[in-house]
Amino acid sequence: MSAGAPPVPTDASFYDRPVLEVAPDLVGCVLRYRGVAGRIVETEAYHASEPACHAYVGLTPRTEVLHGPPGVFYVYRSYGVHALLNTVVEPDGVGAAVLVRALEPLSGLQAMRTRRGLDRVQDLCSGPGKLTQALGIGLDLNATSVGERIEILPRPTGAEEPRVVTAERIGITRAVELPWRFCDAGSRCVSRPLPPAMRRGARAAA
DNA sequence: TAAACGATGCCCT
DNA sequence: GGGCATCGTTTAC
Repeated sequence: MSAGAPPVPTDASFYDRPVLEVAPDLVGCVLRYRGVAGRIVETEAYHASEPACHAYVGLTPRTEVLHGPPGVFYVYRSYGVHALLNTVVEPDGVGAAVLVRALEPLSGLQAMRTRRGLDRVQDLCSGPGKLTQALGIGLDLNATSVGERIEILPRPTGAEEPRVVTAERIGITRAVELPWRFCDAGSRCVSRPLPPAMRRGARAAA
């Protein structure tokens, strides 16, 4: 890409950057798979240098993709039940990824409701395991490239810019102090509520 | 071969 | 707001 141009998530070079740049940049982008789409409202950064990251312990068969080139999806099973969706970032071999934690449903709502067995929009994709279920994303999509089957599209032109706030990551027991969670403060679809001070100005309506 | 541990979600109070 | 189900992956013996 040319110098000075804003990075776009349809470009492979978008992911060949520091994870702390890519993770907030993904907030507001659109994730689409088989006609079902949602706006990314929450991400988390993981890096091999800190113990909460799967790459921290080194290369295992399960984390092979995580140690590979950027711009590839790393999908793994959590708690024996849920599929969690990550995008590998940083140069080949570093072992860093962005976890997509929550979406705001945009299209294909009926398919999402059917897969989730729920009606409420704010419950469809408000969690890393929920969104993969809602979109029908399974472990078979591990190691596929961005744009190959799952697409990540730039923030729609003219759309309101997301107000990205940082917070501590969710559901981990190590390196809990790192503020590597990135949320759109204006969205009701985040996986866990933000502190009131961060929601100021948001269109509330609980 | 066996045991422990989760980047969670759901149902209960 | 808190506790528990669930089972693949990892690590230990």
